[in-house]
Amino acid sequence: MAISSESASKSSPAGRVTLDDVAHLAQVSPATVSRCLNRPESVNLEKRTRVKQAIQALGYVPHGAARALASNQSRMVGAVFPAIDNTLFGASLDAFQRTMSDADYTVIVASSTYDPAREKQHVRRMLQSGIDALMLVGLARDDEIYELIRAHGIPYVTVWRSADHQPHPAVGFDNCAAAEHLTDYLFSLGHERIAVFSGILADNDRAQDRLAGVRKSYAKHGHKLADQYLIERPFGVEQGREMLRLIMSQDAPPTAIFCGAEPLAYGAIFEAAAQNIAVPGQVSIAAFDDTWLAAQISPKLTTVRTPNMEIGEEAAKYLIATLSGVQPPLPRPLETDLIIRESTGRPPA
Amino acid sequence: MAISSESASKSSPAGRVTLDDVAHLAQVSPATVSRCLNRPESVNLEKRTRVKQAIQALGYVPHGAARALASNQSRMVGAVFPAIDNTLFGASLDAFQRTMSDADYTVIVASSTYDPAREKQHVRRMLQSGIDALMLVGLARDDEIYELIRAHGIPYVTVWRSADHQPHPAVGFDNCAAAEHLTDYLFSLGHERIAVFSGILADNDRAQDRLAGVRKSYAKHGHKLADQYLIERPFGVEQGREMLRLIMSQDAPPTAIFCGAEPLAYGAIFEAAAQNIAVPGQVSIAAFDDTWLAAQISPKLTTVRTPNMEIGEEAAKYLIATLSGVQPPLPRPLETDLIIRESTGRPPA
DNA sequence: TTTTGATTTGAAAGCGCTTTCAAATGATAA
DNA sequence: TTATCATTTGAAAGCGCTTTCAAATCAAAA
Repeated sequence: MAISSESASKSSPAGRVTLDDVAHLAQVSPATVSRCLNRPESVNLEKRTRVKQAIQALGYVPHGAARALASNQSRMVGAVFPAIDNTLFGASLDAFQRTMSDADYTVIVASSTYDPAREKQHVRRMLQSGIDALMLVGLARDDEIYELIRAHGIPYVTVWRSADHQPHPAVGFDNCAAAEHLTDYLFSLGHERIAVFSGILADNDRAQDRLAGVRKSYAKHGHKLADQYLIERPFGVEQGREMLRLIMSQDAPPTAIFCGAEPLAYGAIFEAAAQNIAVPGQVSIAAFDDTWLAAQISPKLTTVRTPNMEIGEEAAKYLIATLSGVQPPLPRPLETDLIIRESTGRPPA
Repeated sequence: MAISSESASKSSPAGRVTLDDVAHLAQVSPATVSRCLNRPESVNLEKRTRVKQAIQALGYVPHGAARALASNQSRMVGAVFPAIDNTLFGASLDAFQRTMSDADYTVIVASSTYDPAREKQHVRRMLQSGIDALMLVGLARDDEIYELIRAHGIPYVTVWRSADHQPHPAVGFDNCAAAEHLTDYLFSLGHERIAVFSGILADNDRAQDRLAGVRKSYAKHGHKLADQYLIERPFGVEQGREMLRLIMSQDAPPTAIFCGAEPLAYGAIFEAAAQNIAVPGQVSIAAFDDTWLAAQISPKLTTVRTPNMEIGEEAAKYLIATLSGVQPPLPRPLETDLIIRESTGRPPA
């Protein structure tokens, strides 16, 4: 029969400090406190300061779930990336998060590991969590996901791929054109046997776009990408090394390699060094992304600079604008730059 | 005077599908539907299936905020990292997120950019969002933050640093011992002039620990770290390059360099190559983290492997266990490994 | 058959806020 | 001074769920 001190007096309850407590202390109604939180300018200055002080004094922290329930918005936004453990998406996520944070939004993040099923699952969970908006990488996915999102009536944006005639708002760049441009450059150097190191193409529209760009350039120059010049592996340095071994041991090895992502190129360069294959003397190597390593490695990597941070930031801005009632113009495709460094040159004679 | 179709009939409301709708369709009470969601085994099989079908049929998605409000738990956890755009923390975040996701938790993430004020702000916001648990990097921070967290009564865990006699649960490793060990190794090679490239020490207890470890080793060998051998810069490759330039142009340049983080080491190695300084011939370089590049770069980097993914995973597991009522043992310090590669050797004669 | 205890169920009371609505107040014009 | 309108305020009704509590049901024991 221990005596519990549970039943605290009404005037100073033991548990959480509520908005009502603040109202009490400040001698105003709960409604007024709420207004101070949401539209301070609509409250008389004197009361506003009283409330502010009461909040300070009590160390009041608003209850997010209660606010979300009552107001039907959570100030949380979701972002699902294929991966978050690399510089590429990391930079984007970082910018996205920072921009959102500055606008007083909190971000929920998840990585799909390039698996559509996981992505759908994450979207589901985020929707349940009550996110106000959502960011997704790429456009190609089950329509069911888009319907789910629409059913919840929240704005969303896809990134990393621009979409001229697409049904979905997109912040990104033209992967196909950029890839075509890079391949054109390789052709202009005199290469005709250009191999492609690609990430897994299934469920990755960015990778597909890039491959399409290469093909377009090939066609333009009256050639065709030979099957044995296309290798597909998960993104990774080791995979890049393996691909180089594979491709260079062919009967007619390529004189240039187009890498769909930078880790593949690093692997290729490292492996080339290990095998004493001169880059670009014997084989040129070019890639996508312009990560910090590109300009440091030897030979310095020729690569397409993609606007990773800008994507995160612009996507966030677009969502924020939409959420605040402005209907922002669909973001224009972002710029990419072909940065020519040392890893590409004329084909061997 | 347009006729609005707003006032929908009760039986099929226009808006959101609620638990009550499901209850109606399944011919049970809302309470039963709720039980199906939370403790299905407590509901008669027949009704349970009826409810399940109704949920399917209506495409019902529970309202997270409402659940959170009523049940006082949100199934969301927070994680604040100093940065999320690099492989190091990225790997940790990824593992954390995956583990949490498997336990049906959603993760809110933010990066403090090594700024205590931002960190506090993020913690505040997350607490408001109603997180059930929190992960923080390192132990050293304003007590106010810890009090805030305690006031909310949620479990938390600090990471990246083990804490024997610390007042806070920690998942990490002994930075000091690992650094001491690495420095010992350098001494054992015959080095006596060992410089330290450190990240900014203020507000970074991991960096401080590592420096302490170096000092300990110095002392043990009867020497003392000279002031001009300690350089402090933000983490980054460019900074590493700059530091190398600085340190090697001194009157008595060091014969070995201890880098508190890998980007610094990469910068040093790249710059050494640019300046024709032999590594390890003229100067040995060693670092912390064992990121994917360490084994690829030339010379291959001698480095301390830190358990980045394990940290994320273990931290998540600890939190999950705590949340489910189990009081898990405080995690033991994780292991680090000194991985000796090519960038270290005997000092020049 | 009745009794007992365990299991399953529903009614109803919130969780902590926002927001509508009408009342009160203040400022301005008549 | 009174009438008019804009501004500030508070009372109260939810938001969509969980959870307590007591009633109903069921199975087993008497």
